[in-house]
Formats: sequence, C-alpha cells, structure tokens
Amino acid sequence: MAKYNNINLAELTQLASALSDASRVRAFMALTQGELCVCQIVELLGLAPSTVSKHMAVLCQAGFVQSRKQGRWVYYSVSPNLSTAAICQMQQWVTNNLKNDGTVKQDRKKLRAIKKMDTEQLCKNQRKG
Amino acid sequence: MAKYNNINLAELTQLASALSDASRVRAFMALTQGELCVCQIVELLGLAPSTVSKHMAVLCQAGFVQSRKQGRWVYYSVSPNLSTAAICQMQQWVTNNLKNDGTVKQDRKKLRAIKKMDTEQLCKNQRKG
DNA sequence: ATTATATTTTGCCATATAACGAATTATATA
DNA sequence: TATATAATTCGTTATATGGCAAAATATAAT
Repeated sequence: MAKYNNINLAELTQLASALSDASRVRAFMALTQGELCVCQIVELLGLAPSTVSKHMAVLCQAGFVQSRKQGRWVYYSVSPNLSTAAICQMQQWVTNNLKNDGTVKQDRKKLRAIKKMDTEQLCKNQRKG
Repeated sequence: MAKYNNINLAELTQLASALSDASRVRAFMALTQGELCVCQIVELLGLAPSTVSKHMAVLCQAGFVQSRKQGRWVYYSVSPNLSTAAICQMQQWVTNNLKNDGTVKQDRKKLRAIKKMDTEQLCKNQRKG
C-alpha cells in the first residue's frame, strides 16, 4: 500500500536534527544489524549511559527507532514505520549512503564482538571501568 | 548515468545539520521555484541580511545550493548536483515531503509578490525599515 | 576618485545541545 | 522486605548555533 502521510516543516527539521549528530547516526546504523540494549550501544560508542539514553530518546521521538522493555533491559530497534513515508525514505537514505563508511564498518566489526559477550558481564564491566 | 559517489559519516551529518533549521529549509524550498538574490530571501524570511548570508553559506557548503555573483547582487539557486547522489536524494526528499506544507505554500505566495517587485526598490526599502 | 550599496564577515548575546556524574526510577534477585 | 542494577532524569558545564548590529568587502554609479 502506498504511504501518503505528509510531514510539515517542523517534523522535517526534527528528522534532520536527529541525524545531525554522528553518535546518533552510528547508533542507528548499528540497529540496522538487529536490536540492541542500551549497555551494548554504550559499549559501542564509548559514551556515558545517560548520554546514550538521551540520544536514543531523540531517535525515538523522531520516529527512526523504537524501544521495548524486557525486565531491567531496554532494547532499541529500527522502527518499521508503517505510516510515515518520509521516515522510511530517510532510513533508507542513511543506510544506503553509509553502507561503506569507514566508521560504520569498524562499528559493525566491534558490534559482532559485543554481541558475542554475555550482556550481564558487559554491564558489570561498565560499572567498574 | 548512475551516481556512485559515496559520502562518509561527517558529510552525512553535515547534510542533516544544514536541513535542521526551518529558515534554511524554507530558503531551499524557495529556490526550487527559481534563483533568488539575497535581498529577496531576506524579504521572504524577515531576517537580517547577515543572518541570511550565514544560512546560505551553510546550504552552499553542504552542497544543496550554489551561488553566482552578478554585479553587487549574489544569486542563489538549487545546485544541479551532477556528482553526489546523497545530495540529490535529499533535495528530492525535502521537495517532495514539503510540497504541501502550510508555511511553504505561504512562502510561495509571498515569493510571487517579491519577484514582481523591482529589486533595486526592494533593497532600498530594506535599508530604511 | 569619491560615494553609494549589496553582501559578507566579525563581534556579541541568548539559547540549544552534548557531555558527564549524581540522583531517581523500575525491575529483578537475595 | 531489602538490596542490586539497567536505564532514565536531573543538574551542571562547555561548546555550538541563531540572531542582530556594526565593520569590512566588492562592485556600481556619480
């Protein structure tokens, strides 16, 4: 079915703003490889949990990602966007254009390692260091 | 011919940043109707010339628009982007998604009036008021 | 040459944003 | 029930950004 929802100027600048920060774009690109919990994104980006949390909130509010809570963990994933064409198009644009970016490639590699780790252990290590 | 130039993370966030401000997006949308000199954009947006100049520099540096100087006037226009696919795609995305935006519609109307005015007279009025 | 003027650059101010650590919240475990 | 903990919110700081006015630049007109 065709997507017909229009966005307005404010919504467009909100979408653009969400993608105006490298850490947020990296987080989004990481999620295109599958859902991640906050501590995994923290590990990937090397930022404080509070900072990552705020970044994810921005991506969520823009509509690029969604979250689900399971126990103490919150998992983020790329939103399916059944309604808004503009968001789908931007998701595609980011994904396609950064497919071969150096940082994104490195992140993918690091991400594979992170996913192999036990999440409990990952969090424990983050508390210490 | 297919466009194959890739962009990196920094370039992508630069493009997004350029579109993260409503005044800049309005200026860009105005230029999709044809080239404009600075004073015409000043008239449309109701901002100081220095502010508009800075906005246009940001759009230029990102690659969304280009400028040509003719005498004392500088004309801005949507860049043809023969090289970078990412920029073309974003130009299309903005144009398509804001086609029916309220502010953009108002701007188009105001723009038709501005284009009918004598540019010399327009500048003269701006110096006064 | 001198003056006028369209645009840009510079300097400044107010606000927005990214970062962190500390405090808070919500959930699981002992 | 009390404790531990993953994530968020809050408070603070440093930097970035948008806005204007004034100064500087470049070009046209006198």
